[in-house]
Amino acid sequence: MADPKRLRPRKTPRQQRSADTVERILQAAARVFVEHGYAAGTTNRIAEAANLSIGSLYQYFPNKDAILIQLVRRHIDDGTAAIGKILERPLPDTLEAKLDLFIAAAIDAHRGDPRLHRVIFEESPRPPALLAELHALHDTAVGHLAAMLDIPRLTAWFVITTIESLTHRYIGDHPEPDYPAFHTELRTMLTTYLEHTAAAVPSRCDDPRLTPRRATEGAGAGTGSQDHGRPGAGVSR
Amino acid sequence: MADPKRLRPRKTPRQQRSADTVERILQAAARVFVEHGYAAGTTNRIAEAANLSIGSLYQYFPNKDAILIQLVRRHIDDGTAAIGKILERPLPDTLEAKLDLFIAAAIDAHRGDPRLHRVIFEESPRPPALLAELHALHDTAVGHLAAMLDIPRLTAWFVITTIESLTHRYIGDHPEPDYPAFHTELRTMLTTYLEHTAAAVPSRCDDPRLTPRRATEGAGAGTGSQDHGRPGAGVSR
DNA sequence: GACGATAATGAGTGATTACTCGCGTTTCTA
DNA sequence: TAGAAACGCGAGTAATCACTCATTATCGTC
Repeated sequence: MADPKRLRPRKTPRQQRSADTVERILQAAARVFVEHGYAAGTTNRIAEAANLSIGSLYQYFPNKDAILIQLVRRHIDDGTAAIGKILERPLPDTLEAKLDLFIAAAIDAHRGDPRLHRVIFEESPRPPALLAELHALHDTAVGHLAAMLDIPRLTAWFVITTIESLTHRYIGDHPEPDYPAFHTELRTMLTTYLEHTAAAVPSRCDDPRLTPRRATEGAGAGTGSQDHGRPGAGVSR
Repeated sequence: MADPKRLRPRKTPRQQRSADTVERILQAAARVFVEHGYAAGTTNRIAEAANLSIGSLYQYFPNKDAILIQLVRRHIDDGTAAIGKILERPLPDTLEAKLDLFIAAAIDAHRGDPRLHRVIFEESPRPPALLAELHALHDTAVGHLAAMLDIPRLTAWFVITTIESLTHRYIGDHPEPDYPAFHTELRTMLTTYLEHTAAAVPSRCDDPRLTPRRATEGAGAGTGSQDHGRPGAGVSR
C-alpha cells in the first residue's frame, strides 16, 4: 500500500530554480521554528516566510515532519563530520588538548543558532529512526573518547554528556557568551576529574563509601540506545 | 476589560468533591502530557483521562496552558522546598557531604517522573513569568552554593548546572538508572573540580579578581544569570 | 517560437482543536 | 425537606491546521 507517511522529498529538483526553492524552504523553516517553536511553526507560515506558496512547499516535502527531519539530518551530518575531523588528524599528546577537540566541536555545533538547536533537540517529535541516529552519534563520541583516553565507558559518558549539556545550557543561559572562558573552565573541570579517575587513588577521601565505583560496565553508557520506546511521543496527527 | 488570558483557576473549589476534581485533572494532565507530549495532549484527552467531561475541566482551568502552569508551579515549589530543607538543618562539614545534599535534591526532583520533567522543562511553552521563576530558582541554588562553599558564582553555576543537566540526561538516557553509582561518580567529578579550583586560588576567595558578581539581583526580567564575569581568571592553567 | 517538462500557485477540504453554554445533578444549609 | 449554591455534563462552535489539486507560469531544447 505504499508507505503511508513518507519523509523524503516527493520530487527531486531538476533545475537550479527548484533547488533554490528547497533551500529557501529549509532556511525559512529554521527561522520559523526558532521563532514560533515546532508546534506553532505551521507549514503555511514556513511557506510565507520563504515567499512561496504553500503548494510549492508540498511539491518537495510530503509533510511537515519531513522538513524538520531534513534539518536534523544536517545537524547529524555536521556532528559526524566534526568527529571525523578529530580522528583524521594525529591525536595530540596531552589530556587537555584531547579534551579541547571535543569541547571545540560541541561549541561549534551550538554556535550556529542555539535556538534552532533547542527546537530540534528538545521540542520536536523525532521519529525513532532519527532518535537512534542521534543516540548513535552520541555513542560514537563516547566510544572514541573512551578509546582515546583509555577510560571506562561510564566515565566517557560523563565527559561527553557534560560537554554537550553544559555547552547547551551555557549558551542558552548567557545571551552574550564568553566562549574562551567557558571553554577553559569546562576543560579544567574535566581534566581534574579525569586525572583523579586515572590516578584512581582515594586522594582525599579514604572513606570507602566515597571511592568512585569503577563503573560496572554496561550499566553505564552501554545501554545507550535502549530508547525506552516512548509510545506516542510524536505529535503527528 | 479583565485580563483576556487568565492563567489562574476561574472557579475556586468549595466542596471536597471539586477539590478532588481539580486534583484528578492535574494528575490526568500529567499522564497525558507524558504519553502524548504537550502539543498532542489535548484538553479533551485530559478530560477523558480524568473521567470527566470537558466542560468540568474548563470550570477550573481557563485554558490548556493554565493546567501545565499549575504542574510547573508544583515542581518549582518542590524545588524551593528542597533548597529550604537543605538550609534549615546545620550544614555538614565536608565538601562531599555538602555536594551530596544538592545532588540528592536533583535526583529526587527527577525521580518522580522523568518524562513529565522532560515535557515540562523542554517541550512546553512557558510564559516569561514562569521562566523567570525557574531561572530564579536556579540562581538561588547557585547563590547558596557559592556562599556555602565560598566560591565564585561561575564555579557555582558550573556545579549546579552540571548536577541538573547530568541528572536529567542520565535518567533520560538510562531506562534502569543506577542512582548510587551515578551519584558517586557525579560527586567525584565535582569534588575533584572544586578541590582543584580551591587549591588554585590562594586563600580561597580573598582574591579580588574572583569575587562573584552579585548579579544585579531582582532582574527577574533580565536573563537571570549574567555571571560570566572573568570566569577562568583563577583557574591558572 | 513551439512544445513538453518542470516549477509555482492558492483557494479549498476535511480533520482536529480549544473552548462555550444551557441544562441536569449533587451537596449544603436552614 | 425545600431552596440555593456548587458541581458536572457534552453536543456544539469558530478557528486553525496539514495537506490537495486543478490551473497557470517558466524553463530547456529543438
